[in-house]
Amino acid sequence: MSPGEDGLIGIPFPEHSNELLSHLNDQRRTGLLCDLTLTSRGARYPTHRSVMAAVSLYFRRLFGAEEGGGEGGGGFSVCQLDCVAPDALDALLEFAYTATLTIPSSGMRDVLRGAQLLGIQCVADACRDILGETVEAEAETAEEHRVQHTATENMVEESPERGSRRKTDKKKVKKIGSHHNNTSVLNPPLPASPFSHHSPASDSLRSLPSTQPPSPEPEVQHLNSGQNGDPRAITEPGRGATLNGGPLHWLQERPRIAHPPPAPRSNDKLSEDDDIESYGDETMLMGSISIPASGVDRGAVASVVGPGRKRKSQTPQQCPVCQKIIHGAGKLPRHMRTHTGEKPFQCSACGVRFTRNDKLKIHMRKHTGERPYPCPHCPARFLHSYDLKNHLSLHSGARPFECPLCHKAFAREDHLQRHRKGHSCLEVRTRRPRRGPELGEEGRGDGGGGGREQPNSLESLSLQAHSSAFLPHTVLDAGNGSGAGPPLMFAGDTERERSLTLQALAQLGSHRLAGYPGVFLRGLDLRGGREAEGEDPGGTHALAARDRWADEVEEDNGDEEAEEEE
DNA sequence: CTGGGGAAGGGGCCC
DNA sequence: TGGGCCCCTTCCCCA
Repeated sequence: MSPGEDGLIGIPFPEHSNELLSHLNDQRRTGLLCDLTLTSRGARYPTHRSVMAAVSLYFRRLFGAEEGGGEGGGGFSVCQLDCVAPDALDALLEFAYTATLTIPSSGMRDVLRGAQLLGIQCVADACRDILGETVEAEAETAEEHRVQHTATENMVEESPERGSRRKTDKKKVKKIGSHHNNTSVLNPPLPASPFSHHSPASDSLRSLPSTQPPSPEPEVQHLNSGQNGDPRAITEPGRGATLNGGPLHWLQERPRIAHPPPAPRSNDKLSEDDDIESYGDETMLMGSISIPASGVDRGAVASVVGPGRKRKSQTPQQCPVCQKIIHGAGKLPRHMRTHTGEKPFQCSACGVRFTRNDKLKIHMRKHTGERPYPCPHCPARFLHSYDLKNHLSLHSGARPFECPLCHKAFAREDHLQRHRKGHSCLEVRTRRPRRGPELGEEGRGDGGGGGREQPNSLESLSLQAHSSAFLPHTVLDAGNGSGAGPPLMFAGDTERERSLTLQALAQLGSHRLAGYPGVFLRGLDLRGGREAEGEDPGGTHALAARDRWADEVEEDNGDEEAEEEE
């Protein structure tokens, strides 16, 4: 009974999104559940606020502002959009509900203007791309040289999408439902509210587009400046979508729910191209929102997510979602599946799906009975090499991972970490001193007869080290005052002082205890525990674990200091 | 709380 | 250059 068999199984329904849209479109056509009516020069278009908010940054922000204003966002609204030509508005609505933009070429500019006004960036891009073949060509010939020499910095900000969009969006025109370069979507100003109904939000946004027809160019200019002004803002997943622009909102919600594999696949290979294609929309979206501020990161992202751009096999590559640096050629698609939840590799025997082919391969061993890792000391066989490794530690009795605090040893590092994260370690610490200064562990006999009078014995030093890790400097300095060198915790080394100090220890939370890396490490150096005795097959491991721990302590300390500075 | 099994995810190496 | 394979770490779950 493996978790994979009884755990959650993601069953994709590739047609769901299409069906959902189709039903919504039916509702729109029949007026069912429509809570928003768009008007343009007398024409009326019933629609749904949620759909418009999903597809249009303009409405998303507008409704977000309304709800933020306390109105709750409910009720029926009429939105006057005289600045958008009826045909263009109709086309945009059709797009919103069908993911397909159907427009005559003569109406392209109207649609472009409407898309820009409403913040439907993918449509705007597609229209601009089509129109731009002629328009931009003229502009580019005039400014080509100047751009090359003077706009380097700006191009760095924009080029990941812009530079490659030319050739790739030709393909994407058919996939217009996909998201896009949102270079001009980022941090746009909330459009003037065209709402005819009265609301607190609309009060502050009263100027109607119909009375102030927007000029797409100034709008874009403004938006671009917004992006350049603070590109980092959009890289922080925790920020509010309203603040950072809509695509982030989509990004955060779509991967888990709306990206089934293009077609049901079973045990098929997932090539890099498959990955890129299958992530197509998201990849573009991810790329569009995740332009890091640093030049290095920009380069990494540009190599990864430029829409349609053949990804340069640069390693490391930065994940546009979590910003994590992924090392290794071809590893980014693999990593991306951790965000999308896509599991293209399905077990033909039990149907369990996996994100990776190699995991499926290992899984198949359960069905074939193959256990390629036999224990040389017993009949046990294992599925994984690391299982055998763990198992061998049982035979050898080796417990190379020792808690530096309580000296409890573990065969596995993760068990040590679990031990550290729990409270058991602290409890052991608090109990130990009660056993008296000799503190000789079972069978140690190191204390002999003179443990009590020999504060420099191994155990005594160990206790000092143990305790010194968790004591505030004031307590430590009470011993020697200077704080230089290994701290002498207990100036008089009396039983009472130990007890009091360790009682204080017990009252410190673990996060507080981590704030004294210096003395902690010095304490470790004094440690004379099991590591110094007998076999230590994992001595290097223990040291490595200690180093890692030290790093963590330092990090914790940094956090602590940061908090205190606040 | 600990020991053990298993899965997920990342990185290295090789082809 | 990318995929396959392997190893490793970390986490979760169960007994």
